[in-house]
Amino acid sequence: MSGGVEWALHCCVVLTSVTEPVPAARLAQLHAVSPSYLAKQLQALSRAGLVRSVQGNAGGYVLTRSPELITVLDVVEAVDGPGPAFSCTEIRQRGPMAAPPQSCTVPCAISRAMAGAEATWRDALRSVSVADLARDVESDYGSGTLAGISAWLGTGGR
Amino acid sequence: MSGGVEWALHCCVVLTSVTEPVPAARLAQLHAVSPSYLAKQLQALSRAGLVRSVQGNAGGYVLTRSPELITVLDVVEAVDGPGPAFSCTEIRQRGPMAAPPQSCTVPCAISRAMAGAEATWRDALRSVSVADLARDVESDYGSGTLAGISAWLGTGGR
DNA sequence: GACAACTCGGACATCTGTTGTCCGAAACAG
DNA sequence: CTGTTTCGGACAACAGATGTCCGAGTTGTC
Repeated sequence: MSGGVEWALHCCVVLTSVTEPVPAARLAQLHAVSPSYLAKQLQALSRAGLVRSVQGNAGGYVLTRSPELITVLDVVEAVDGPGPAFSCTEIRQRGPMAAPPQSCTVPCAISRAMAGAEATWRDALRSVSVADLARDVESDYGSGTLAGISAWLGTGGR
Repeated sequence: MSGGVEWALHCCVVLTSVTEPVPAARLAQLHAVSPSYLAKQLQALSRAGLVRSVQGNAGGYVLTRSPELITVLDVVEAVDGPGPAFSCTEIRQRGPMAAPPQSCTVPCAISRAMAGAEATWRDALRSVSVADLARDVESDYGSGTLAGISAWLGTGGR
């Protein structure tokens, strides 16, 4: 699992509380991470259509839709790629005791088990929205936390 | 996700049907994969205590316990490592707006969401045993499939 | 009891994917 | 129109996975 997923999720939560575009460099400052690498993750979010990038003098990133409509799975797939983590090599069709192709109309039992597990994983991530995360943050660190971060981002909290 | 997991699972299913030790080289022949690399995966299974290795002239690998008691999760953790795929970097405690340590007694919301999803994934893998996989194989390719493979392994099916 | 053959086990290269960095293209504000 | 600020994709460095090899140990045989 790519470590950039964590950064992207934190950025999405932060972007919940702002209405003005926020540059990638500012987000990197806030989290004390590499600005160049964070930019790459934000590009992935932009490509996936989760955030909208505006260029120019007062540019930056903004969420494209309501945080309620952005799931954690969306972010994970945008950054880590949509493909399943487990890929079946179909080794049942190889070797001296290979299964005949006409018997391989459905995925093999091992592939089914792994795919089923990944499906539950995806369902769990799909059931949590970025808005839920933001709500939990407020609950964990006190109401007004995100408002404070938003203020820091807007003003020159350098 | 390591691709060797697939190999290890296939080997465990095959080992279901044998009582004599099977060398790694023979298993590699059966699946038409690299013998040296498969040996590494089997070593991991041995280290985890899922299979027992016997050396010497008629040596090889055997399951240490009934296939009913070996879950898919056991194999995945043995080969891929037990650690969670997502590791929280605690970036909430970094940067100018860092959360105070006394507020960080519990994992952050993002970490909780990811951990919960992984927990469901693990539960799904834990609910499937190697015996279940063997049963599915018999159901998919006809009863007696594993017996045929066992015979090929035992006799010099070269 | 000694020998020989066969097996596993860990140490050694190679290679793809992630991590990290940089500069050019585009766009907004003045 | 120009300068500044921003994103976007192309370019290296590193790590883990992939693949390979030979030595230590054990078993069966003579």
